[in-house]
Amino acid sequence: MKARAKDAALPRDQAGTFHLEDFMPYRLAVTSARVSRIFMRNYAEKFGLTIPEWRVLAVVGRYEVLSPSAVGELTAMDKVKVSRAAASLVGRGLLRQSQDPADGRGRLLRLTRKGVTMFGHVVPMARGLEEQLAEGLSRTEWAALSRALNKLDAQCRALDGEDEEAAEAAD
Amino acid sequence: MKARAKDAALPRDQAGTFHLEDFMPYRLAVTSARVSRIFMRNYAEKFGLTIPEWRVLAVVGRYEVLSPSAVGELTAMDKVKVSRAAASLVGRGLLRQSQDPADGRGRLLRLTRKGVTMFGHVVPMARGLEEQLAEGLSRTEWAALSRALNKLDAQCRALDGEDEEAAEAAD
DNA sequence: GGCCCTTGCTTTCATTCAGAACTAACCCCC
DNA sequence: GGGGGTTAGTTCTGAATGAAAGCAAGGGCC
Repeated sequence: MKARAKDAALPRDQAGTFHLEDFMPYRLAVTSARVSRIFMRNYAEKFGLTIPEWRVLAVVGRYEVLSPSAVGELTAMDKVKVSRAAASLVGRGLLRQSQDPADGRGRLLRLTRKGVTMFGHVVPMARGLEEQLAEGLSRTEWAALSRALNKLDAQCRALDGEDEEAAEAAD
Repeated sequence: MKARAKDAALPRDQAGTFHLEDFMPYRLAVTSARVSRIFMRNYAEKFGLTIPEWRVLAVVGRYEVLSPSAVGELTAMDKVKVSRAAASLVGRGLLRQSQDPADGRGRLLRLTRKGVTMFGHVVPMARGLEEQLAEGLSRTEWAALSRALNKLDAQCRALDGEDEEAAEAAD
């Protein structure tokens, strides 16, 4: 696989100094996709779980009882995704969905026995994957990545906020 | 908690200490999605470019002439995505696609005048967005993020490699 | 109580996407 | 110079996605 056109041309002067491979949004997207891909191969595929399903399982497993909206907040998924993932899990006997006695609109999600078992199997494997990933970095670097992601995330939320204000002002 | 302790292969309290919000694959996915979202609002929406289109524009703008496969390597997109993005850009008069005289199968992509203009507009705005993102982090933290992503990416590729070998061995 | 607006969730629909099949052209080797 | 196998790109198909509509049920307000 030799690069022909690729190395034949030299960068354009001004704007040409832009390097996609150093562009943070691009790098985040690529690495995140790669990680997700590996995750999917190890879990999704092995246990028949999609990522949204795994997320629902993870938080319901942790909190025992949750409303779909709470799941949405905890997993950063919109309600449509939660609804679909929950329906699928219910269909496979991993999740039980009941009416919220305190609110006729609300639902309550909890794991079935089978779901608890699945949870018990999947969590250690998730930890294992994380360890495998962490092997490529020193402890310090891993911690730095964690902190940097926090800050970047916070910055995104701040920028989102500004955008919304701007949108409101435009109305 | 009325479940018989026996049927849970792994006790729930142990697995229950799993916090999705600290799980690196999850955090990467969330932050990456947030960044992409902002990027889309600023560029895609403003210039009518999707992210694949922007990537193609970015690398063709940089190298002047590229084959679709080279674009694929440079942008980490599969050939299907490249093909669609290129078709769309051609349709809007931003990109020109011609036969590679040296290889009848190959195509050559280059920007039209209009495409160059678009490139010139979009690159500075991309830089601006990156600066906005970087404002939330110190210079050191940003650099650490960059290094950590590199290593994580490398680790992913290493793990991918292992998987492939395992798959081959299984055949 | 009855009206209306809001909330919680599901369903629908139109788009996007990844993987597999397909076409065309090249290369190697006989 | 004509198969057999490979490579470059495009097209097709089934699944995933997100936005918006739909559907109940709650909570003021008169």
